[in-house]
Amino acid sequence: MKIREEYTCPLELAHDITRGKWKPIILWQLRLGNTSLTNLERNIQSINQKMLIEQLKELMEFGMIDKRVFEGYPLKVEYFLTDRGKRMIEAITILQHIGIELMQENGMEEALREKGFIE
Amino acid sequence: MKIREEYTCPLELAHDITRGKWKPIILWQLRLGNTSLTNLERNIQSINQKMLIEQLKELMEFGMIDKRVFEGYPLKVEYFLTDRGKRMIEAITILQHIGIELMQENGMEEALREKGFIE
DNA sequence: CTGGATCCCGAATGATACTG
DNA sequence: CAGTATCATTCGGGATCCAG
Repeated sequence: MKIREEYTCPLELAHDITRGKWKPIILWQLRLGNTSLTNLERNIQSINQKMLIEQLKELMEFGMIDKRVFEGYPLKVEYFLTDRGKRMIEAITILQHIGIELMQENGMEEALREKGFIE
Repeated sequence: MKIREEYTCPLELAHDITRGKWKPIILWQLRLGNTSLTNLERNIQSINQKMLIEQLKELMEFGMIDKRVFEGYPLKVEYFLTDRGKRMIEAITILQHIGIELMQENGMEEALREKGFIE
């Protein structure tokens, strides 16, 4: 993840941090509470474990999420949003609305209906 | 700008559209009202005209901004936010707050003060 | 064996420099 | 100031490793 050195506004720093292909959807999946790697992998279309771990690590570096590692067997790790991550969710919620609107405009209502985003 | 075909949520579509290095800051600069290309170029650190035009075109394709071309001399073009772009600004405002917070945590208050973001 | 994590590498994409 | 070449970064596949 590349962070620029020259910037006009702090928003660019926040943007650099959340700019990857998978970061917003990962945060979004975490909005409902703690969850495991496997769970995330199941719930995010087309992602693979490697990508997931990479992105989670980067999100952790900037305090958007955190993880809890449980001792003993079976091995268990849970990821969850920090307060900052929760504030990020507010921004992502707006993206969600805009995305739905864009899809409706482009005749993709069918896809939206299938996944239960409308109706 | 690459738009994925497989997605879990509409938010990913909105994210794909605003993911470029320059898009959020361009929208942000437009938040205060109509402005010209030259003005944008002046107000955004390290951007060049080519990038700017490219990004503006893409933002226009997805209805985030629009432009108005004035007839006659001198030649004049103004860019401005659409309603969708204005909703996007709400998300970017959250990024701005998070960015300021991140910079404060990392001892970059000086930079913030210089540009008038704090104090 | 299972779940989590790392490494390497080629391909795709994005950003900037160059050039006429 | 548009088109193209170049350089940098991100993404994805697959092998591999570690610990219980």
